[in-house]
Amino acid sequence: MSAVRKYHHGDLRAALIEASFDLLAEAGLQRFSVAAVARRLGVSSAAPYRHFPDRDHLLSAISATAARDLRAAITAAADAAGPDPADRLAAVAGAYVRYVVRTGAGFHVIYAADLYKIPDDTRREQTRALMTTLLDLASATGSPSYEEDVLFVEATIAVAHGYASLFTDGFFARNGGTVDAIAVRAVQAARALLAPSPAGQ
Amino acid sequence: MSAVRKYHHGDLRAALIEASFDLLAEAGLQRFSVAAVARRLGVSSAAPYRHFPDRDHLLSAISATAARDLRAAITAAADAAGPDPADRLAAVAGAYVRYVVRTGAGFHVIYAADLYKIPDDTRREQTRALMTTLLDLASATGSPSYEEDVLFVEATIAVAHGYASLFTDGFFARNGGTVDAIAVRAVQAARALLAPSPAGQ
DNA sequence: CCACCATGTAAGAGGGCTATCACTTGCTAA
DNA sequence: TTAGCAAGTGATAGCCCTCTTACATGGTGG
Repeated sequence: MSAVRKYHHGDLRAALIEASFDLLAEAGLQRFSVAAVARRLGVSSAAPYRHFPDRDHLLSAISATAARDLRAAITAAADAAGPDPADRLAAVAGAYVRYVVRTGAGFHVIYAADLYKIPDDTRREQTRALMTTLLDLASATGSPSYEEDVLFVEATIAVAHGYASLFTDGFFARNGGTVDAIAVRAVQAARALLAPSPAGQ
Repeated sequence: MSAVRKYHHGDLRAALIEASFDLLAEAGLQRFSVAAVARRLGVSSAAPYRHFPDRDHLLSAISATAARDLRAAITAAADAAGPDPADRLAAVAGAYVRYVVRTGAGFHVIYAADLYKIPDDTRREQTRALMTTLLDLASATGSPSYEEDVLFVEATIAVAHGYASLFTDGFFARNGGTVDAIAVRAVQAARALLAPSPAGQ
């Protein structure tokens, strides 16, 4: 029952997913490999295949976990942002930036094109729940239609993903930008997006 | 002198860069490889190494070309946008989205972290010129300081890069979003960013 | 108690990529 | 005309990756 076992790991499946986030945060999706995750855990490179039939199924599980955790982070950030619906939606951008910088698993991982082929009910459920949460936050701003909600969500995620990508690419490294500073800027930008005509309504 | 030569290619160096953009647009930086570019041109996998000492030097040349072309596209878009400085800066987002979707070479390629190691005066000059152009467009909006210009540029690029990334990741595929539609949304979002308090000034 | 089975390992096939090396081709300058 | 050089080629070493196969281990239910 100890956390570290000799031969039988205990819960290698969960450990693989967790280690995958570390690898993604450090090396990015570009250098992600099943072998590297196994190496990081000190198990053989064949071990992961006892839990996932192939690389894409591991990525699918990572996507599901990321969608669940990101959704939790977003919900928490929105609640911490106060009652104003626009503030709550803008807070999503901050939560997104922090989550992506910490885990390396943004929308490019969660909604990776290759995953559509893979039937994984857990992932589909989690990604759908994430999107529903986002749309609910958008809807609360009093937008006139579902289509408008979608546009709000897209814009918020776009600005957040842009800031997160530029950060992980080292674009702000020279200017001494910290994660927190970038997250704040992302929130401010998202907030500005949601106030196109503050004089009107 | 014909465009297609048998043994000696004519200008393989330029052809490699051009083919690299096609590959980047189709497969992304993730699946980019020197071997694949050579294959695409029908030359041996050793041929590129006659023109670039290694993979990173090819990527550096790609970065330089992308910076030059993106800068041209941005300048043209700004000029087409009319006299309003905010409109001109917002137009950058549209040009960026279109360029990245067409070539696959956005800021993640132009300012890729690994390239800092490589001394390539052409690239450094082109990337600096690109940044200067962006900062000039930001400065023209009447922002109070250089630091503010930087923030405007970052925000504009972030939203554009976010939209472009989501598009190339296939995120809009389901909603039937075309490049043009996404580019327009990116411009609208960027424009909204630049009008935080239209009542004030 | 012990047989079974989930879960690990070692070894390796098969494939792609980077980069090098010796060799070949053919343009060009003297 | 021809020597020399720039720019190709084929072959290959070396690396890492994905995934498979046969075998090892040890927890657990009967």
